[in-house]
Amino acid sequence: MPASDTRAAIVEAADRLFYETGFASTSFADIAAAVKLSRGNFYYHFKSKDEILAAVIALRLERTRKLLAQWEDEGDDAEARILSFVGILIANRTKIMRFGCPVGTLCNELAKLDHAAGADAARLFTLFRDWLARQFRALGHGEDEAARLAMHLLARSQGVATLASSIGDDAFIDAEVAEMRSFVAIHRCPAAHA
Amino acid sequence: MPASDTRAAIVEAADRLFYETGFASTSFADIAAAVKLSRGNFYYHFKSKDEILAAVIALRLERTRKLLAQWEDEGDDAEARILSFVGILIANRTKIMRFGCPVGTLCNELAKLDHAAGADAARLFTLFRDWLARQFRALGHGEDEAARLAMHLLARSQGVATLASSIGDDAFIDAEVAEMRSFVAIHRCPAAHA
DNA sequence: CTGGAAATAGGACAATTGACCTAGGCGGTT
DNA sequence: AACCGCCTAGGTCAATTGTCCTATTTCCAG
Repeated sequence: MPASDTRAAIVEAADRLFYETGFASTSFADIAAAVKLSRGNFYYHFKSKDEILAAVIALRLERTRKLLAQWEDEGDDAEARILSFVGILIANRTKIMRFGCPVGTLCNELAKLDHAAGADAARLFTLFRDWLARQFRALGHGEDEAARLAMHLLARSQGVATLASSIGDDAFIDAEVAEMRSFVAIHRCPAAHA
Repeated sequence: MPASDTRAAIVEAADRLFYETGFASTSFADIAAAVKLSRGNFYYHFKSKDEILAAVIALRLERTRKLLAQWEDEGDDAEARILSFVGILIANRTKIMRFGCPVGTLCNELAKLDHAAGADAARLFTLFRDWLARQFRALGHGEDEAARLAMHLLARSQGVATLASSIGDDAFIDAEVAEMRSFVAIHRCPAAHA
């Protein structure tokens, strides 16, 4: 197997394990077992655990960018695009109820570890924030208001993910998503709200 | 020093360390150093790390109950009491911006570790939820609606805490708290919203 | 005082951690 | 066939983990 494939497989496995069991609690041995490689072999591809973390964050950033670009293409209008974002909670509900939001939980963990990569992980958030702000501006909102609405929607989805994984309640997610959708509908036209 | 005092000091230090550096990343040695006790001495008071965790959760549950009872006494009416809850985000803003919400981050971590105490930690959430629901009922809302509003407010405060610790932004917290306050005002009277 | 329980200190223990090295195998080029 | 560079396996290393034991000290009751 060419090195690039092995490397990709390692990052893929680390990505999943970091999400499902946390960064600190995932050991070299765990990732090695998941990829069915010897532990020592890791040193050839990654010199340290932090290097794997950086690769995982880079992967997530790249995928997030692609996802947002895809929504940009698919969505008929800005409102539909924003609803694509809200829809993640439904599409990923099973994993979210078990492990929370991949972005939020990673940022939380790195913040507590005082890890240098915490700032990079937070860029995952700002990616969503900036994208959402762009959509709200497309709906006619001013720059400041669009930024506020973006942060607000981001915060609400984070709250839903956290509570869903703590108090597992299916109906709760549905209810919150419904409210977020009507929130988007209300803010479709800037004139509609004071 | 009587055992009860030492025990309390240990739980106190563990409570702080679990919050600031996470449960998994906090070692026996860390807690021992914080309380200035020998590592070995711990075994006299706590037979395992899980036992310390259980004690920390019990302490937090007790303190939360007391806090809610206090708000119940102080608050002139149900609306003022709910606003006391919203005010935590302002009162604890410094720590929240660094370490997130103590409840949310602990629940997240325990969920990923698949730790048995996860259910106990989640009771911290249900404590707030049930209390908030009671307040909304006092405002005249029906049982289901009050429960929904409680979960909604809880989720929003969680979202604010997560984003605040990831993307440190002072103005964001203020803006979200202001919106939550007006949310409470709007729901003061059940007739006010459809 | 003094005896004994309560409390503490300091270390030992196996297991696991991240980090690191070296010997070898595989595949293609010459 | 001989070679060489990319890739891999397995093992070593010190440090740290949670757990556990045994001396020693502290303190109060008699």
